[in-house]
Amino acid sequence: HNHLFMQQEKMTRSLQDECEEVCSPDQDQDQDQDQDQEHMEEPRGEDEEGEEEGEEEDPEEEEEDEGEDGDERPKRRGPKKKKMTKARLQRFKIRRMKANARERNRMHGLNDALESLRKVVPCYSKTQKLSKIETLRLAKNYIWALSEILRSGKAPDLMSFVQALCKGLSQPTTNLVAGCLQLNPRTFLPEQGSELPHLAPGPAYTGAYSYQSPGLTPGLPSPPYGTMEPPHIFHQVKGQPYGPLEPFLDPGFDGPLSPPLSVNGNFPPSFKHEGTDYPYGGHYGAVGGTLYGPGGGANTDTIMPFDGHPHERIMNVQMNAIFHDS
DNA sequence: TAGGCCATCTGGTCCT
DNA sequence: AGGACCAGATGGCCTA
Repeated sequence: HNHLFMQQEKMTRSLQDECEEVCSPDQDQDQDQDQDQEHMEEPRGEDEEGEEEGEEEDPEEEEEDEGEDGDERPKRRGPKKKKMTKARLQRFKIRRMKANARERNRMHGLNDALESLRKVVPCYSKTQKLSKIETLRLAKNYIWALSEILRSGKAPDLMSFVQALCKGLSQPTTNLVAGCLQLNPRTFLPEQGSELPHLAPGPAYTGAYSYQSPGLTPGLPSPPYGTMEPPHIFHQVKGQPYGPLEPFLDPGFDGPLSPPLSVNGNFPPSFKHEGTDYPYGGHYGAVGGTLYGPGGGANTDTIMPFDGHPHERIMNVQMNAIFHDS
């Protein structure tokens, strides 16, 4: 990509140089002479150029513009089409290339931002990057899950938390998230078409597979899906019914695994939970490496903790605090 | 080979 | 007027 980029930059530069030659004052006169020599159609929308350079209108077009000769032909609407001289064509190309370069930069910026988002959502793998759409979905789920925690002030059990994170995500992404969180997805996601998981009491739960905004589900309260309006962010007061994530906040449910969860899925070494010694060292690998589905899935060895940024470590601490303080 | 994902180009529209 | 933003089109790469 770098090579390609360099090539494009080079082309842009050389074309710009060419243009400077073409557009120099004395060249402009040549350009008017060119007009009769070589006519090309200017791409649409390129109608206003040339006027300031004193180029004359194409007589044919003037005729068309007037249209007062009783001709039944409907007057053509929209910008007049101008003929392209060589110089115009060159300038058009330059403009196009400049616009392309800007657009490329813009997209690179967007991708950079997406990459930083990838690093702060709950799982990050250098080798198995989340797609753009999955990154956005996971981020949305993550924000909502965290806001639920803040709203309720209670720590969720791990399984339901993961369920919430995986809502609407593809199978590979679910694998990745599960890998990060040291869970086999089979333990918290139902088979397609099967019953909802036993840990999901209450009518509000909508299941974990099909991507559906619970806010649009009839009879359900509106969790913060869909919009970012304040009522969605702070949408409920204590004592009122919970949304679809109610099971994840259900204090009665004691999931089989509830180690202190950190944002990046890094558990402290030798964490003890209910007498169980979890082998959470600095690296993953507790669940056999491969998750979800027969013969396939994410290799948890490839999943990297994101420990590079200070704010992530702070988040880590905060999340650990949340899961400890229950 | 089909489908998913991605980068890039392009023209249109809106904004400053 | 020029730049930002957007969506459609296209082609490449990868994987099941």
